[in-house]
Amino acid sequence: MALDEGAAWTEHVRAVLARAGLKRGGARERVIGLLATESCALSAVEIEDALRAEGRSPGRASIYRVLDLLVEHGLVERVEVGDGQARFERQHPSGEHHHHLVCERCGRLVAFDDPGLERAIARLSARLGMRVSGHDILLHGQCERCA
Amino acid sequence: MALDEGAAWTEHVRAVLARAGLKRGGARERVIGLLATESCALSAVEIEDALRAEGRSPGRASIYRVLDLLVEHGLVERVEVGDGQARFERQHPSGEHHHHLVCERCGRLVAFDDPGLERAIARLSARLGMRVSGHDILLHGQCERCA
DNA sequence: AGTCTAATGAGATTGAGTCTTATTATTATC
DNA sequence: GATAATAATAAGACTCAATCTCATTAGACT
Repeated sequence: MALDEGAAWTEHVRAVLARAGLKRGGARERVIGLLATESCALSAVEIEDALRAEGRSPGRASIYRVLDLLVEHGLVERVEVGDGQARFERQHPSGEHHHHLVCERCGRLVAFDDPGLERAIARLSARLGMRVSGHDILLHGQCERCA
Repeated sequence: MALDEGAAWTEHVRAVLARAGLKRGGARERVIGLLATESCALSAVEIEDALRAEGRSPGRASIYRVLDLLVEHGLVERVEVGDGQARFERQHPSGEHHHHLVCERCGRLVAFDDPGLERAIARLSARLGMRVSGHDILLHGQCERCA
């Protein structure tokens, strides 16, 4: 269930940040709370709007600061779709990650994962002889609804 | 040689645009001429600066217009590294493409291609059952110089 | 040459994201 | 529970790539 996942994630986030010796704060709690309920990628602007709709939006700077912090600690993944704004999405504590397809028609983001792709990248890293620490993969195409 | 490649590409670009029934223009010629000499990805701002250094920079709007046009016709590839500005790079007429690794230290872009990766994506597309028309792959790591 | 239309230039405008600085809240310590 | 040290926040000015507008210029065809 999304609710349980969100709750588990929230707990994990609190634990990681506490372990890092950080204090708590209202803006952070609100951003974390929102990300916990939404499993799809939100942009900073969407986060600001959503929180303002609740009548309690933190300053813009705080939102970006919180998001940067969460990304640094591997708690949130930054997803760039090429539309000029970054989006942010909860990341599983397990470290397992997924990628996205952007629908060329409706713009929807569809998540997927693929062990074969991960293997191909691992082999590629070895072949290149460069230290590869991460990868972003974005597919373009049509989602089930639009196809 | 880069020079020959650039010349061949320029010729190809002219042919494609002429076939599309487009007129020629100074701004376009200058942007194409610059991209022909540079094989690595240039941002619009870098293009503007480079052309201004020659004392003949087109207006900013023209540069973006030309780049959009070239991307639409598959003559130039848009590369997004996540630093908030798009970069543009000649694309081979053959259609074969490559991907990039961004060095986390020096920011350099290193190009590579990998048939295994392409195969993995083809298999993935089939498995997903969605129409996949393209993909962007970006690796993060350290280039040979920095490693 | 004349006409139609694409191409261009200059600058205003947008909008995501960053920076600055004063203020507030949290945690540890006494 | 008061205090001190410092992290967190708010508000808004600011940056800068990218877009938009619209008047002007210049290709290509007759």
